[in-house]
Amino acid sequence: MIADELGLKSGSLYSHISSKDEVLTLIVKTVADAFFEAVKVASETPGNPEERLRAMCRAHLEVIDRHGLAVHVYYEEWHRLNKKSRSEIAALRKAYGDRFTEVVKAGVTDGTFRDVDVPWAVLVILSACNWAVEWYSPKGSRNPTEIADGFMDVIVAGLSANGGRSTPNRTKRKKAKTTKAKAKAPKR
Amino acid sequence: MIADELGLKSGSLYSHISSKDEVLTLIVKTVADAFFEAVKVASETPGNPEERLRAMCRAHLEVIDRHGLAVHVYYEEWHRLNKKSRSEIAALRKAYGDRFTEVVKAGVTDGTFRDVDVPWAVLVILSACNWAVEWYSPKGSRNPTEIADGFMDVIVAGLSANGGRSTPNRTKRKKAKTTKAKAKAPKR
DNA sequence: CCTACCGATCGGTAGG
DNA sequence: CCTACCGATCGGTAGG
Repeated sequence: MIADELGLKSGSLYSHISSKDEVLTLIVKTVADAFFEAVKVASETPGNPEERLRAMCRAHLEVIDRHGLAVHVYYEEWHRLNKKSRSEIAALRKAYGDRFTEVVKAGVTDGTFRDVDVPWAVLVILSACNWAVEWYSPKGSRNPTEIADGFMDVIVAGLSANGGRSTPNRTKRKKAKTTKAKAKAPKR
Repeated sequence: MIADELGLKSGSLYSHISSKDEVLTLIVKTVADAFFEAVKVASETPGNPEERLRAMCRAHLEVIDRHGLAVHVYYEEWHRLNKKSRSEIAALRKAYGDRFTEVVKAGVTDGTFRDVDVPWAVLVILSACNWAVEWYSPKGSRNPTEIADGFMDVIVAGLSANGGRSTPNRTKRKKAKTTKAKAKAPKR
């Protein structure tokens, strides 16, 4: 397919690349870098934690918007890379999540956010951002900014009519938590 | 691989199946049905909308827990089915989302939830549930109930320390929304 | 359920 | 960058 698109015979590709694997690795690393850099920049913009989270979410969606098919390759194929490349990607993904964790923590510290469970909050935000790859299209009716705000409006304010503090069944449920309760947060 | 696992020669598989595609279709449809049925049952359990949402989220995670590899096949391959099968799956996915929409709407109506933007709220919940397939393991430290509650604790209460009502930058941002503002909600 | 085989495609190479 | 080729694998079939 690539050769066709370039107007070459398939064998001729190998005067430009050394293996198919090399190309896959390049695509995945490029996208992983793009995600990390975009979110890093966004996390350093001025503003309160909520505004910074919105900017990070928007940055994530802009990468999806701009990198098109390569983003799908990233999500579907990264776990098929060789061990060394895979651990490089894993490190980037961790650093990526850490940026979100820092900002949520900053919000809890400065009182913008309530005393939320930070790992779960980060996971919910990242899930919304990551899942977008499954349905987002540049031709869709909403741009990255609108989507980021749609997500964050829900996540910041929550569903509850009373701010989520003192829901009747809340304490009851908490007591039922015994097994595996002190669980560590998942990476993504 | 399948033949090896069964102790057969690969050609012998074709006395049991008619094509590879048939098997793929069967796997995808089985999982799609499992998701729909599990969430349907959960959505019909007694309780207030918040409790029902928790039950639906838990049901989703239990399907991921029990169907293992088949769930990954479902997520990665469903869009490669033929047109007819694909539209069957699309219908199930829509019905699946509609269940969540109904329950969130019920919560807004009965006053449990604030006047949240329902499509965005549903998308955030479904994103968390769906993305779980990327990191969940039955060997992990948290079971489906704990995960569902982890998600829902965040989404119900939100991040904001003041319930998300009257954040200073909120009205400012709303005014900036002009292009594509009356967008329809994405399916997933 | 096996043996034996099919055409197609895959990633890749030699030699020009 | 092409021609011409490699061995391996794929989904699948005939005939027993």
